[in-house]
Amino acid sequence: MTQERPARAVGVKDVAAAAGVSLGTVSNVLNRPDRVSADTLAKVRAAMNDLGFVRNESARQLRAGSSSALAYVMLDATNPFFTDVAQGIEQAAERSGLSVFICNSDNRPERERAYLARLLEQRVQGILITPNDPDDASLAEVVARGVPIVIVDRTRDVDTHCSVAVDDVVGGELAARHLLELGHERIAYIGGPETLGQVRERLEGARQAFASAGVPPDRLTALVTTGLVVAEGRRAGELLAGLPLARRPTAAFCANDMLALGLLQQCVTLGVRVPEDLAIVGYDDIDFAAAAAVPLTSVRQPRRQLGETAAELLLDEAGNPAHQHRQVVFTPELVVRGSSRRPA
Amino acid sequence: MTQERPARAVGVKDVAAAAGVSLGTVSNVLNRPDRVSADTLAKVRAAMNDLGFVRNESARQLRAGSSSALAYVMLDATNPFFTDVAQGIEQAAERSGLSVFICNSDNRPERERAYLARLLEQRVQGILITPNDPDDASLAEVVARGVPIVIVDRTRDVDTHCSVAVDDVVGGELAARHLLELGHERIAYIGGPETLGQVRERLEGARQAFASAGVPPDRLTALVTTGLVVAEGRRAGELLAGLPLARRPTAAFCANDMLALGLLQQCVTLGVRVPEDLAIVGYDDIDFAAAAAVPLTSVRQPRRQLGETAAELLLDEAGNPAHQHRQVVFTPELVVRGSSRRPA
DNA sequence: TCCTCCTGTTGAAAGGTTTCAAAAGCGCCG
DNA sequence: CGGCGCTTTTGAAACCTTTCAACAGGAGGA
Repeated sequence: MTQERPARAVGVKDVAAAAGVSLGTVSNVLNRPDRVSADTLAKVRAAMNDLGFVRNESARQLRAGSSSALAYVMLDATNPFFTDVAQGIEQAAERSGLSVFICNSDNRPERERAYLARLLEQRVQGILITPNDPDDASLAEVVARGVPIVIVDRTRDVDTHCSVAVDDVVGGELAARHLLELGHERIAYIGGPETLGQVRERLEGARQAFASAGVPPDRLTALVTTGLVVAEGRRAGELLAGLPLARRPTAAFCANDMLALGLLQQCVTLGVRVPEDLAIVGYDDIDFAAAAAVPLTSVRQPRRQLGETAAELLLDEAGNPAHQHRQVVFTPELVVRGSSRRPA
Repeated sequence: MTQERPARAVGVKDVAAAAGVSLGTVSNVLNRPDRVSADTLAKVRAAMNDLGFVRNESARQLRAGSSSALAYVMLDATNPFFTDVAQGIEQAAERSGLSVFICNSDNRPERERAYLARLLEQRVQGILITPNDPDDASLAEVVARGVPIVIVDRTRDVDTHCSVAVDDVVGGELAARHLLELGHERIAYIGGPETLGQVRERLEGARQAFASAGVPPDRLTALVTTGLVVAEGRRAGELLAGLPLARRPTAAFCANDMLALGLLQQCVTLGVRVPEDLAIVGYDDIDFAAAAAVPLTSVRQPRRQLGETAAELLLDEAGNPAHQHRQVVFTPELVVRGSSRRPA
């Protein structure tokens, strides 16, 4: 029912004129419809429809100050783990009537910084982020500018912001203990770069499992990759397959499922049998892990809940003056599947 | 180096005062730095840093009219196909200095409409969308409001907007012909709901392959699912496995890889051998297809290029007054892997 | 020396909405 | 019938930036 087209940009002013009321009343219809009489409400709404009025969000925001949007800057959009986290965030935000800008830093710190700058200009209510480096100065600067931030999937013992994470040390321990209990003696840890907290902590957990099982730490070999992606997993597979059998690890623990899937794929290609020749444990338990060449044993994290909790913390910080910063840590869980069944 | 904190909201005015220049000059520093003398430039930039000035995007947009952002409303963020398309879009947008709002309609028309409304309020430069239903009236309304729109991954013979798609009929034909050539006689087509253009067209292609091979069309059974997700693939697997062997299809062509992966997974679970008992062909060739239980034969679409082209068309429409609407159609390609190798 | 041209800079106006104090309208009680 | 309290409506100010016509000042040409 939108007839008027020629006159570019219909504003509240035009609506007010058409409905025969004042600017303020139109604004009330938009923002506090309960304070407007039924008659006027109908009249104004009709005028809006006729004219094809669309509220100008920039002007609203400029005057009102607030933006009714928050943002999630994710690390890697191709990793289903993060898209699941994003879904959790969206769900929580939707409940509060906020929209979410999804940004993908694609593992590049400069893109991350560019997005943060843009989001500040945008005056978002707050920012959820899985940062490349949680110690980066640009994060502190955001907080200093008064925009709440919540770190997703990393912990830091600071009191300038909240964080939500899963205990990676426990996760690493779970995975390594599982492999040790299966009787594996030489285990490879595959992950990198070492600058990533996840990578370090999961390794640390694995080391602890070795220690408490009384296995010499040098039985755990760390294989450093340049990223947590499928291609790097394949590369690791090539490398492992090339080792003489006597020195080749009998099991691999990968820092995430993307790596594990790549490794698995390469093993299948090169004729390395899984789990007979090489047991594999991944991390994240993404949906594709269960559908893999050999269903993947993995460490499951509560992905959606991670996102939901993060969003709730942010909303609390934005709305509740008595807000206290919290570091929420979830506990991961081992899901055993075919890729690490006991060799017959 | 941001010392000033107490005084909420530093504006151009404050910067101008601190630098001892006028408002207009500060604005020039921001928008046309080449017209400002080096001295002044340095002075103003220093003041900005000192004061921790962040340009207010709402005000900029309000005055300037344009928004320097476009949006992609995607159908399903958990499907890697769409995240790859999104990456292509981001790449093209980045080249033009625009940012992209990624929105996920999650297959729900009402969410799609809500996002469209919000994006109109946001005055984005244009909208890229993979719609639930390309004929939905809300799309036409967006166009009527003067916001350019590009349909991604669907075609329509209309001249109100551009579209970018891959020829689904050809894709379906490729897949079915491949299976027929392998000697399969009874083939199941798995996909749904039928309201999706992709689902219908890929089936249509399969039918054409049957026709040109002279195989009776009733050898092709369509199995309708409620969505293109992994869980539905599993359900289909259960169903197929339950059929008496004499009536069970020897091959399945799935409308996308998510379905195919679910189907494959269920087959493995239920002891149906792939490809011996059931050959499987998927669609999209997502990265995980190659890493599946049995590497998946799939129809590959140029995902990133799809996104890039779509973004370019949109930018052309937004910037070029001589713009002509175009319907770009790419041709898909069959990638043969283990899930459909000839039974020995 | 005067005038023109060019580069840099200025300041007021504009953009569409929300806010808020104040006015108007209305029913009801005394 | 006057006055009070309540609901509803009003209109001007404010939000922060960009734009643009006009202006200042200096270099160069006549």
